[in-house]
Amino acid sequence: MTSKQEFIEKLRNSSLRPTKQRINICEVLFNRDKTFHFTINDLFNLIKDKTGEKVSLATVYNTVHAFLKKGYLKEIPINSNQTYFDTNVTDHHHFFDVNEEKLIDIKNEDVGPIEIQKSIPGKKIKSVEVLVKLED
Amino acid sequence: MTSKQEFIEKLRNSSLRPTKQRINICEVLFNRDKTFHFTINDLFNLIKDKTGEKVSLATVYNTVHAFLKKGYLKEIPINSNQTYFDTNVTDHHHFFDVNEEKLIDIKNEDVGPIEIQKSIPGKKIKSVEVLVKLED
DNA sequence: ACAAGAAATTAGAATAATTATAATATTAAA
DNA sequence: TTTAATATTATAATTATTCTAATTTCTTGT
Ligand SMILES: [Mn+2]
Ligand SMILES: [Mn+2]
Ligand SMILES: [Zn+2]
Ligand SMILES: [Zn+2]
Repeated sequence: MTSKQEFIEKLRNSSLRPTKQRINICEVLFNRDKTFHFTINDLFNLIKDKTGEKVSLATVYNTVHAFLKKGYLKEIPINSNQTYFDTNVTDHHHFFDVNEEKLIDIKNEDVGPIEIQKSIPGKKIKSVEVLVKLED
Repeated sequence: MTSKQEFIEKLRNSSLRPTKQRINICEVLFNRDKTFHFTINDLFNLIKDKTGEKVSLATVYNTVHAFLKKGYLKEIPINSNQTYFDTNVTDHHHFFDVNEEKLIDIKNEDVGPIEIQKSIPGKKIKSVEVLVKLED
């Protein structure tokens, strides 16, 4: 349970102006116990449902991208018609249920260490992600 | 170096009619030594370049999807504006160079075994893919 | 070889996610 | 309070992909 004030401070500290819209988006995204996987459309609808206030689709896109750049969200690579985002920005892995189109976290301790015995000269590793596709 | 005749037989055996367009697409996709990672647009342009014959974009989409369903191609999950496909349909992993927007195979022997110590009731594992993002 | 039916190709339209635009409103700082 | 910077918004533009429906090609049986 994070307070509105904390969101305002977090936004200010990130040089993002704490607008009503951004605070509402923070409430929906970060005021929860578990990690949250979502599409822009999911988020757009939840804002109306949970806060009762409408935020324009453009602002949802803008804010999600701003939060991505600040490192408060991350993008999950899956092939879907919509892009998936994650409030869990730590290095972790996923199940993707292809029937339900839902992402599920796999905790790091549930995956053995991943050893990559190959490297590309002049390039460094940015991230290592495992995606486990599930079906019925 | 695979011959045209072999492509024709392969198509017939898959109950896909060996049209001129499909054979050309086969030449571009499968007549190579190394694995080939591509987008629809890459392929569309290569067909013209390599065979001198034009194939409609709709047919490129249709054929890639047909080959996907037959298991001659696979889709690689990365977040990009375009979908990536792979002629290497074996279970394997990838580097994705985010600067050059290029996929590079990681051979299975270059990745230690991936142990997933979690399961979801009623769901079975369809695939396990590692994506290693690279940057300069 | 020919006819008939099935399947494939094609141009172009439709769809839908995302991004761009530019006018208006809000926020921060002086 | 004034002012400038920033944010929001409706709407238009862009673009990857899918759909449509007409035409063409392929296969099979005669
Ligand atoms: Mn898309
Ligand atoms: Mn995508
Ligand atoms: Zn996650
Ligand atoms: Zn590959």
